[in-house]
Amino acid sequence: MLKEGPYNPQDHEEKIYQLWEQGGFFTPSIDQDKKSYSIVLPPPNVTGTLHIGHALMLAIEDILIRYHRMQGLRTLWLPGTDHAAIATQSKVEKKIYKEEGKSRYDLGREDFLKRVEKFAQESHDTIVQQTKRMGASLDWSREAYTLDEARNRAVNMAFKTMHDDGLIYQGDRVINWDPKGQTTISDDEVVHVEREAALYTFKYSSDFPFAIATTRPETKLGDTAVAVHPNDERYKKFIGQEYDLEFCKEKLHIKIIADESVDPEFGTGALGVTPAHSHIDWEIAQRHNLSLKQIIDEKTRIISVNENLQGKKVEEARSIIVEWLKENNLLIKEEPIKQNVATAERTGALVEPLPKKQWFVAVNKEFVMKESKLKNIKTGEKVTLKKLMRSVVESSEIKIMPEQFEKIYFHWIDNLRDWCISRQIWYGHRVPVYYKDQEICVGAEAPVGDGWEQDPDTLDTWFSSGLWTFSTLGWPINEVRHFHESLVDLIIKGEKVKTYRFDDESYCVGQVWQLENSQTQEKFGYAKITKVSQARFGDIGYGAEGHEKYASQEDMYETFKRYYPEKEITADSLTWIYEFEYQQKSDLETFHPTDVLETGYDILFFWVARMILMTTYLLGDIPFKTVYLHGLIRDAERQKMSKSKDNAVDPLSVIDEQGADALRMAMVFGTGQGNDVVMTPDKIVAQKKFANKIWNASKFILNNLGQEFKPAVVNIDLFKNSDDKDILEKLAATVKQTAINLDNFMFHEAAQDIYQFFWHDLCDVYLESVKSRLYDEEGESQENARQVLYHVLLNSLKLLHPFMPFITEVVYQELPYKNKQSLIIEDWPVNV
RNA sequence: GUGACCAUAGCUUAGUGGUUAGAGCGGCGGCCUUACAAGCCGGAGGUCAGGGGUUCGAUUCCCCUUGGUCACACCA
Repeated sequence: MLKEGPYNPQDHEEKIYQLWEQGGFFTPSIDQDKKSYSIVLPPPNVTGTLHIGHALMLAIEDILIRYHRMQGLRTLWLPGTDHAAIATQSKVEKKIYKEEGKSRYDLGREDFLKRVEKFAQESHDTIVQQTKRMGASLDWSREAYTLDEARNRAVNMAFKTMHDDGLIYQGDRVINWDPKGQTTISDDEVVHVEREAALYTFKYSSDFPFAIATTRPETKLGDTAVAVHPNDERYKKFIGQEYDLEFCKEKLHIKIIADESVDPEFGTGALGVTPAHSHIDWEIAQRHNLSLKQIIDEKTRIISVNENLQGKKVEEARSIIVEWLKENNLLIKEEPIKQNVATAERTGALVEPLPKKQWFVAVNKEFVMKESKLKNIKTGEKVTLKKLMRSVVESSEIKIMPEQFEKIYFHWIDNLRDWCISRQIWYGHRVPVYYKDQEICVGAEAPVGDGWEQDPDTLDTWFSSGLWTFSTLGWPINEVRHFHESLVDLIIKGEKVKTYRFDDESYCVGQVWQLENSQTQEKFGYAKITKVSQARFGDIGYGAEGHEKYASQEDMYETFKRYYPEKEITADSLTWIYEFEYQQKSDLETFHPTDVLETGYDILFFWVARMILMTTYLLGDIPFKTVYLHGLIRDAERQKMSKSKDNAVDPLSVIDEQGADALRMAMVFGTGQGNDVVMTPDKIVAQKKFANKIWNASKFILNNLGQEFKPAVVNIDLFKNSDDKDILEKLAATVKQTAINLDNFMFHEAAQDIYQFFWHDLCDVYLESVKSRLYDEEGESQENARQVLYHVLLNSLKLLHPFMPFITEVVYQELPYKNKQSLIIEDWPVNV
């Protein structure tokens, strides 16, 4: 019986989620005959809590997942979280500084990382709880983290493979330096901000023939040339000349060069070239073989022989130099100018271009494609990463929606430069490179022998995110022989890498082994590590409870000491026991390529493009078939919702007050494909009312079915009454249209159709017209009305379930005859 | 600078080469009718930004103008 009174989501949502979880409905069946459907969740950053944007993502993806699950596909929605390297680190740095006044250097690498990990773990737990509140039907048994052991193996394998192919190289170049974060950042992490600046026109010295213009006089200490346009009549006669002069006590050697990139119209038409502190100047310097002189350090302090300048911050140095120019009558003009300055996306600091040795991914370098499943790329063909990225979208192997983003994607690829992947931060995947004297070794594990030191840098967070669709599905898969013996050879790509013993702690959850019969050499399946949960000391068995993912060695050791204080043991005497799950096909084979990648358009380049790069290169395959990009959430004034603007709607408080169903429905209702989503309180209230409508109508129908009601097959031809016929026709049309809309990502259309059908066609018209037959009549007319009501209600619940999973499930559980244990696994209606 | 997108009711918007352009919220009038006042019934409200073109027919396709949003590139 449905309770009297209005629908109260809080009475039901938690229980219903438990019902689904305990039923195991989120984990796809192992029925190999069924087609699969998979989505990997864009992993939220472990920087705190879920925001409204995540809620939108969860709503859309859960709609897709529930729809396809009800269609009977092997449906996997794989959850995870992102370590978000620089974002998480800087968050924790700020917190520690605020609370304890300490920097990460005060704590040291190891202690600091422990603090970050603790914070990340807490964020993770919060995020998982919040995700569940949204009703997200994610397969938690496959949960992953971008920085866990399994993902680390994938990262190292990817790095090594790319390095072996010459696609990852160490380069000495001018990079984007974030002085606040004290790290390099990639071009994509640079945000240009417009601001007022002063353009100074001046001469280096009185014996230099002409003036140059700059907004940054302090960098002129590092000038090694002056560039002019080759056709500029004013300067033609100076080209090729060299000058030795003194600028602010700094000795400069300036060569006059001609370069096409100089705009004769700007400033004086002469550009002071500072190769060490400007990307463009660095490129000019490369073309003209100019020397490089670094005059700014990592703390943005000046390096100079001039004592007045040495160690000064750049801004201070600038005013000192401007003063000096004035005093020496060298300053010709100072004018205000609008300038776009580069800032770091995460920290907001002004980016300082600096020369540095870093690791790069070469996007224009040719290599031989090893194994291609791609349409327009053949195995053995010479390609570049750029070409791969372009090819799969051009061939429509990957479809980007809305379509306009394909153009934006191509535009980005065309302007793409080599990707700087090393970072000087501590939280992240350590660059898998080891140094010893002059030797360098690239590999997943430290080379044998003493004295090797690992590169202190970590990798760009997007490097690991780029592997997400397949690193979560067990890649790389290890081949293994003699699996039943305790010694196993690990063979990767036909090469014996290592012999493992079962007590080797290198195993981790998620690792997949290919199984082979040692006699027949027949490959018969896969074993996936599902648990590293037990340890044994010598002959004493010990099972740890509650360590579902990992049991750390320290945990085991501590617990053991508590239980067996009399034993003399060390942490090293632990034996690890692993649990495996047997699979005929690996997850990778079953679920990859994934079907849809759904995310915000703001990370098209950061993430989507990188996933395409990594997957086409490493697997020779696409990561997903369709990219569906959703918009930003805006408030009633169309302002972007963000914490800093303080206009953000907290999804959790909405769920508390109005229910998850109302929130989900409000996000898709009235929002065109890929458009920004306007969230206003009244929109959510409207959907809360709709949930209540469903509640009341269901109550009415269920209360009027009568004691002996048994659902019969409902066929429209069996009904003579025009009301019956009419509602059944409308239902059939809605069923048909909903499938079309959902197949085409038209969530708003689908939602509105069902809303219209349920509220206005069913409740306002049919329910009202049928009342007299239910109350006053008997026999066929009444029975028909009951059959139609039940039929329409059941199918409406099914149609509504992807959008409003909780209330529909609550009602379904009250139906007198259930086809399935739960609505979540009901058959999607076809031809009703 | 290069490019993309948008403009529909008071607000938020959906949709379409073809009858009368839909919806939610708001507003107006009337209803406590045994599922629901978080409801029901009934009105009102639109030159589909402006102009031109293609067409038998344009809100829809093309061009221009205006206004807005965004991406990329940048001036040293």
